[in-house]
Amino acid sequence: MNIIPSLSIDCVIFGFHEKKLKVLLLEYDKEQLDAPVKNPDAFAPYTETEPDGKFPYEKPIGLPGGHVPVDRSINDYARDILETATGIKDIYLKQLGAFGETERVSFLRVVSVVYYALINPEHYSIRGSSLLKSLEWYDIDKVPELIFDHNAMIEKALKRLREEVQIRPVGFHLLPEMFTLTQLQQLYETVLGIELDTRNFRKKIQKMHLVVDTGKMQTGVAHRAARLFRFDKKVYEMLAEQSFSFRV
Amino acid sequence: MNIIPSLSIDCVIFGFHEKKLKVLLLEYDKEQLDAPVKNPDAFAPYTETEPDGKFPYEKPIGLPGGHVPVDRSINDYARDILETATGIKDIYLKQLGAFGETERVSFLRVVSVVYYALINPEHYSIRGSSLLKSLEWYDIDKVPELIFDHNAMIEKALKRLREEVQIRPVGFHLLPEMFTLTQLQQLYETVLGIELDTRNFRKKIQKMHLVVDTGKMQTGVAHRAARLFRFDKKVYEMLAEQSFSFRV
DNA sequence: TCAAAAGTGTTTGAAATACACCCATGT
DNA sequence: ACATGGGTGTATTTCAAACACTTTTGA
Repeated sequence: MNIIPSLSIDCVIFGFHEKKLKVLLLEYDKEQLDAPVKNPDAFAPYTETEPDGKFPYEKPIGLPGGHVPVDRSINDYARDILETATGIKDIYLKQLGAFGETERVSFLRVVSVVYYALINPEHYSIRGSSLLKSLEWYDIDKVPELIFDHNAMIEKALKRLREEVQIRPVGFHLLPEMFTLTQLQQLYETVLGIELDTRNFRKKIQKMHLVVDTGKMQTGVAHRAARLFRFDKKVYEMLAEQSFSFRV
Repeated sequence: MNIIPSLSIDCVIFGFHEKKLKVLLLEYDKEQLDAPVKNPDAFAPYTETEPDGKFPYEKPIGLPGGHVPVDRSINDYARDILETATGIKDIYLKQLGAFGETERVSFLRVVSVVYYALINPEHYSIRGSSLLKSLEWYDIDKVPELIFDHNAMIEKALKRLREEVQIRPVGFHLLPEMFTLTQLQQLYETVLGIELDTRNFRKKIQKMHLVVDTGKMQTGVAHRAARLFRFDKKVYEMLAEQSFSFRV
């Protein structure tokens, strides 16, 4: 199976844990660089090398990504990468855009189509498939210098997430199945970088009919247990399509 | 100069004229299909052919586009296409996203990065550079069947424009230098497909300080002449960066 | 009993909506 | 003089913002 040499996919995978927005990064190593040659059907991280065969980074950390096989659509392949990196399916995934500066990869002309994904912290401890051992969550504001233009990709994805979260109720994808209203509020506070008034926030959320009380309560916390909510899939799907104002 | 065979650019160019949203389309013809071979530095419309060298459409109408030269960034090349198609510079241009279904072009695997542009109807009658004779404005709701997945591209661009227009004050790019408030209102009514109350619309617009009275008046109209406004570049630039709510 | 977070209502000001008539211009 | 769109204000309702104390739980 062949890949398209001038086209790659990268995925910005967001998570939310302990009031922090996180991004999943991969430390590439020399063995992995040969992977697509040995196992062309497998997930293929960046494989371009300098003419002398060396990878031009000391400690190459970057977004999970790979070159697009000729027989995979870019959307499908982005999902493949995501599944390989996280080991889970049914992830919220959206295209961010194409990055195509001529020198973005120093030794090869390659355009990268970037996706961003929102994942649920129930899967926080996943470590990806066996192919990818060195996956790690990084605080969004502690991302190190990455390969190529991956820092710019994350910045743009974050900017988009901030916009998206105000237009569509996508924030829920970053929360577990059942969550407290405080968690939801903290999510918005973190993503938007603002503080919200608890009472006003709750009023607004309740009025949207987007969350329903599960009847269950938090357990094992050293303070009053909070109600657990889940979001209403039907209302969500209605609201998710038609862009709507989600000003919190 | 070489092109990247698996990567093309297409531009959805929007215009606004007589209360109608328009899109600029190109009828490709057999001679143009050879153009990049004869003149590789020139604007290169679609050049893929079936194995027998024929183009698989009877009357191939589509978006202006071309294959990316290896030494041009995708953003720069989108701008090249736009300038070739319209003959004007300084156009509002934004990336929409990449289209990458495996079969989107039946005879070749090619991923297209799509841009959308908003142009000012003062340039409405431009007919592009001499290379492109058969450019034509189409009503957005009278677009014929186009080559490849270009209809889907236009649909997606329109959806994005509708969102954009509510978040950023981009609508102004579709108006001439000086415009009446009625024109501005009609623009929003057309793009969003809704009716707006004149008095409320004017109140809201004025309060944004985005338009300033030029002191000039309409002439030659068979009714009371309207004031002409232009939009305030400084305020515009402030508002354009930070996404803001532009609910009209 | 203390610490830590959950949970809850009311008041005030701002913005959104609904709505109808006179004005200026060209034909 | 008439047809066509330009231009304006007020009253009502809805939404956003500000703000403080009591409750529950585990340690």
